Amino acid sequence: MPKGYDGKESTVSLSVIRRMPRYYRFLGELAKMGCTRISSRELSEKMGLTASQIRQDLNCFGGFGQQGYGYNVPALQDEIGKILGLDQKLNAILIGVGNLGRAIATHMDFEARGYNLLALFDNSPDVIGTMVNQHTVEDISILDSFCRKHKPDVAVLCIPKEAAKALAEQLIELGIHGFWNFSHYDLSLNHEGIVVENVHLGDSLMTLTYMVNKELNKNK
Amino acid sequence: MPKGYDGKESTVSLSVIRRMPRYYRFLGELAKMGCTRISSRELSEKMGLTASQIRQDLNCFGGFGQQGYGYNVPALQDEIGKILGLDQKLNAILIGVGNLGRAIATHMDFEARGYNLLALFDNSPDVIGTMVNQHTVEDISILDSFCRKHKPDVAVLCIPKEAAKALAEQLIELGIHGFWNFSHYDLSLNHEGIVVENVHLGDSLMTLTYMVNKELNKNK
DNA sequence: TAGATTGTTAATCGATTAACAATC
DNA sequence: TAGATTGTTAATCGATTAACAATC
Repeated sequence: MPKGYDGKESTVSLSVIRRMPRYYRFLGELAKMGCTRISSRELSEKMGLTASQIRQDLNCFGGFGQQGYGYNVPALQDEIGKILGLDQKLNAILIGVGNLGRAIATHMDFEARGYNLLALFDNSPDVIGTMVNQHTVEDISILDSFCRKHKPDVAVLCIPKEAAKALAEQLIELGIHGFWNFSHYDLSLNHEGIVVENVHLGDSLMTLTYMVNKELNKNK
Repeated sequence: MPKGYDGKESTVSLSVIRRMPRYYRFLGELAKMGCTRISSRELSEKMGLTASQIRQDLNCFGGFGQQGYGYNVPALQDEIGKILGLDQKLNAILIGVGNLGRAIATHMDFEARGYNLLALFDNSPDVIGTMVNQHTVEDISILDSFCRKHKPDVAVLCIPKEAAKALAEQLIELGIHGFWNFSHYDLSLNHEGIVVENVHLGDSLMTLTYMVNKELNKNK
């Protein structure tokens, strides 16, 4: 029996968790190409990590392989999907339908990642009422009543950083317990059981700035 | 003298590098609020990490503080900006002006992060010639001549994953040595001196899926 | 069975934290 | 000077890698 699979006392490290979606992705690609079987060594070569790490990572959740054979590709992908909870379908709302919010609402396959995207909200009359990817953009003023009625689990925040903290507090009151935060602000709420994934695209770009400049300085 | 400041033999770990933009951001906020002086302990409380780590991180690049005093906020921010190379202004192009590309071209302050955004490219007649944030979208067919003329350093890839690998190879031939990659594909090019920052928003969202589901399972 | 490859324990490596002497 | 806080070394912790017995 996989130890800690029930998700109760299990404490799988964040480093491991963050690799799971990548495994899922690679296994999906392999499955699509008709690959049904893979060893940790083969997968490690494709993904640029060690076979040891793959086996360690997977064994945090259970023994999905078979000695002498390797791993069944579609079965393993499916297991990882279940571990991540892609089958449960959390309810999500997105707030802030500017360029980024629109891009995410349009681009991102929420379904495939364990969500039903229920609604989009904005506060600008220019945007409210317009259609974005099957959804009519709602007025932020109905947020309270909407949340009480539909009980979303997760909010995607595509709003300016000034508005982020107050809105997050409001949303927590309304029962939201997960944030995918694109506002240029570190949400780190001191509320028990609230989960935040901060996406800082600016920080990512600045990391690249450093790395490229370092390369350039090397050759001069 | 800061050791390894010349960027030659210095090998500052990626974990440290990735924290630098966040320091830069927090220091900027503090400076904006008129704060001129801060100790590692105060900063650690604001940022949610240890004072030790802050001092260790900064001392990878030099001794920017003063015993008994702490750090000068604007001066330190400035130093970190220089470390990251925000003052050098790399030339960048963006390829793929779909929703995401448009959001990034419009949203992201490239100037503030060490870039001149030179041009946007797309292959769709619907988009070519339209204006996006001061730039006319160019036809991808002129990419070669454009690159030979303007010698961009970095390409922002907002294209479907199918196109990513081939385009990246082409861009390397054209002298690009850094990629900010949003295509749903792990660019890991075996070329010497090519730097890639992969942004996988889907992976980020799936990590949140796991974390929220884990919280939900806890309380049942 | 023999060969292959896992699951798992042990060893190594790196990153974080603690401690404290140096010094402003 | 005394107090505060850095820079830096040492200790701890966690994550990755290596090794190998279990087993398909």
